[in-house]
Amino acid sequence: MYADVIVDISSGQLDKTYQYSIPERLASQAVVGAPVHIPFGKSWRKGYIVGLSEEAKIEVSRIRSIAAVEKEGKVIASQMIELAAFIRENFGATMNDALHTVLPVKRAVRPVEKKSIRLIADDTVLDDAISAASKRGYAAKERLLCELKEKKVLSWNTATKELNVSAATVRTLEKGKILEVITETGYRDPMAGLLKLSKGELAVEPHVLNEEQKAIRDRVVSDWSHGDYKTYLIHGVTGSGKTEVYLSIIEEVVRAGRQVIMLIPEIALTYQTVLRFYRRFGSRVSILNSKMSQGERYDQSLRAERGEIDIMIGPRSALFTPFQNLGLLILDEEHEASYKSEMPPKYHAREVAIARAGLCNASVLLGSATPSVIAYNKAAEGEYVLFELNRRAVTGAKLPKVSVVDLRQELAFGNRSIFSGELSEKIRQRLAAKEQIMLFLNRRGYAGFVSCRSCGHVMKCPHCDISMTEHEGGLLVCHYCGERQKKPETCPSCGSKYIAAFGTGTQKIEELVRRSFPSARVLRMDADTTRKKESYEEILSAFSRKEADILVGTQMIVKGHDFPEVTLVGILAADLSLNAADYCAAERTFELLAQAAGRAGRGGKEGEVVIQTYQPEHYAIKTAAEQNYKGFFAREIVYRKALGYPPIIHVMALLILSAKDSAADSAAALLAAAAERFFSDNELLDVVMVGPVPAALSKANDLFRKMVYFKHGNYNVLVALKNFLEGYILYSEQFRNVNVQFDFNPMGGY
DNA sequence: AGCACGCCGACT
DNA sequence: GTCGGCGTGCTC
Repeated sequence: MYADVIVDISSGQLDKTYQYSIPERLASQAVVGAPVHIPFGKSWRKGYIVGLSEEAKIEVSRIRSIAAVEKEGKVIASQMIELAAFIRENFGATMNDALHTVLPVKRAVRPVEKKSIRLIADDTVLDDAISAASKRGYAAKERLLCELKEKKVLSWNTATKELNVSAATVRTLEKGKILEVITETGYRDPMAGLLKLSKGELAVEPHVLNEEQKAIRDRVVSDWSHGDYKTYLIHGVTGSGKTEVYLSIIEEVVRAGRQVIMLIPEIALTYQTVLRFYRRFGSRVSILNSKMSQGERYDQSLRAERGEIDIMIGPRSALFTPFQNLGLLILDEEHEASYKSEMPPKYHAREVAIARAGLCNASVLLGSATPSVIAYNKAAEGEYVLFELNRRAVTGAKLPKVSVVDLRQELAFGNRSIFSGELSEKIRQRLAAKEQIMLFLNRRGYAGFVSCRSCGHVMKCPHCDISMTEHEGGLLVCHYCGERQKKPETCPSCGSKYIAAFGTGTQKIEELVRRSFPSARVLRMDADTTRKKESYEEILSAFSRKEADILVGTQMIVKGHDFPEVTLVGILAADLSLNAADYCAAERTFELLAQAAGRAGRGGKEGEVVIQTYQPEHYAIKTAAEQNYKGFFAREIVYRKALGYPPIIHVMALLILSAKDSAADSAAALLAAAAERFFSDNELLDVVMVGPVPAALSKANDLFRKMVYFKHGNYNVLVALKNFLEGYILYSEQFRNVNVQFDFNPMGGY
């Protein structure tokens, strides 16, 4: 018997299987998915068994044998290996990278130990010991014994920290058979931190579905229980109660003994969301997120594998939770860009979720108030089942009233401030009425770029071809690589002292709000104020407890949060995202505006939204103001069709990275030429190639970036081209110091 | 000649 | 990823 092994080295040249013989003693452990220890060349390596075969593919004498099956490593379920192969094929990566993506955690971590001390001696022995200790002046011993007499059991921490007793003292008493030390291994519990905030909030809320919601649940559950596993898209206006629908469907799936993965954008994984699930499903729910330690993550996947939990909530990576009997996958806020991986393999969680569902007979539920154009188009074409939720779930809650302010006119009237007359007036009204306000600006930092008014020099990051953003205290920050420097007093190029920042960021808005509305209590939420593990929670819960009147923030404040007291949402500059140079700009703008607007009036009180823009006539802004998704989709799909963009035409982007500009250029040119040859050899004359061109961000982290784009209506043609180019890169010598990454249907610009 | 260094290729 | 082989070029 031979094992096909992928060596754990992420290099294109090693992206193939190697055959190893399986020694008799390892026959039972050497299963598909097992991590193995193997001799490779002159060194020892880790690898994964991805297949087994009877016959040798090379000379038998050259085959070496597996030294050991790694005890600590986890066997990757063979389904997960299939999923890795799917990712490798459809999104472009080495098999090793794909395996690392589906792997639950990299390595086993020592389980947490909870030590406690228990009294075992009876009262007479104990009293003797206490008086003996007291007589000899053993203060620590006496403290511990007295405490034990009262409590019988103490946690290790109270004993050693609070009572200040050393481990040596405890050990003597243990030897004297007065007490025993108990060691329990437990799990790290990521819910504990969140839930201790929630005293008294665990009351079960009534969950009644309205007619629209019930119809969806009944259809999905009925299909599901008949073994008809499909993909569904729920398009529900903001506040229409999609989560309640998910919960009711999850209940049925869990009742049938199967498990559920619920994906959410990282940003929406809040205490509120978790609490809602916890109320319904108790400790059978767990969460994963990027701020958890490796140990916490390992424990959660272990619990999932052992069937100790039914529901896993988390961002993209939770997709790979090793449930044994997965029955349902949910992608909430399906349109979110965070479902697309930014690192190779640049996979989309929607497609991988559907692939995983196919492997284990599960249904997929996609939900959004503003579905991605790709998903909505698939639903319109019948590939997904489409549901619509048109009403807000809270009785009396209506969609907000939206007004669009033309900033060009404000300027004409001499208002040069960031707040239009209408917005200032409404802020004042809401403050007077003691209601809450959210102000949204899609740019963090204090100001925008910094440039010299005399020579035009722009302060750029030394590692990236991007202008630096001014932050508080005259600090310049590169939002790409995080480089920081002090803002210069004079222009480094011409020496002029007229160097200043243009534009406005959230930090400056916060300052301006405080100045214009001195009575208001203001909170700010952006990447700069949410660095710490718990800071999202702190800001959001402070706001929901009404400890502030105004929340200023970047896009992270508009995503999925539910603040019933917010009655005014101000979008300060709707154009910022509209002018990005990629085909998703209008879609992203619509999304942001519609989602931001959706934050207003979620409780009983009516909400209002003010959108400030320089392009009030743009269809993305107009339809967002009307909360008219279908109107937007109808316009956008025409544009995509006319210009040949997804979902009508598929795009494969090649990102070529190198420390040397010339090496990147020549590699890009070679790839373009190779692709042309591939087209003519295969009579594929309808593939459109754009480039090579320098990327919009032409240098980042000291690497030069070039792009080549390919467009075709058939995804598989692009996959075939990818496979060809992967082979070409491998065999051509010009790619030694060049990194080539594939990205199918990219969601943003480069 | 002897050695340091860098590039290349092989690894089952 | 890592090691050894081999060619280049510098030094004694």
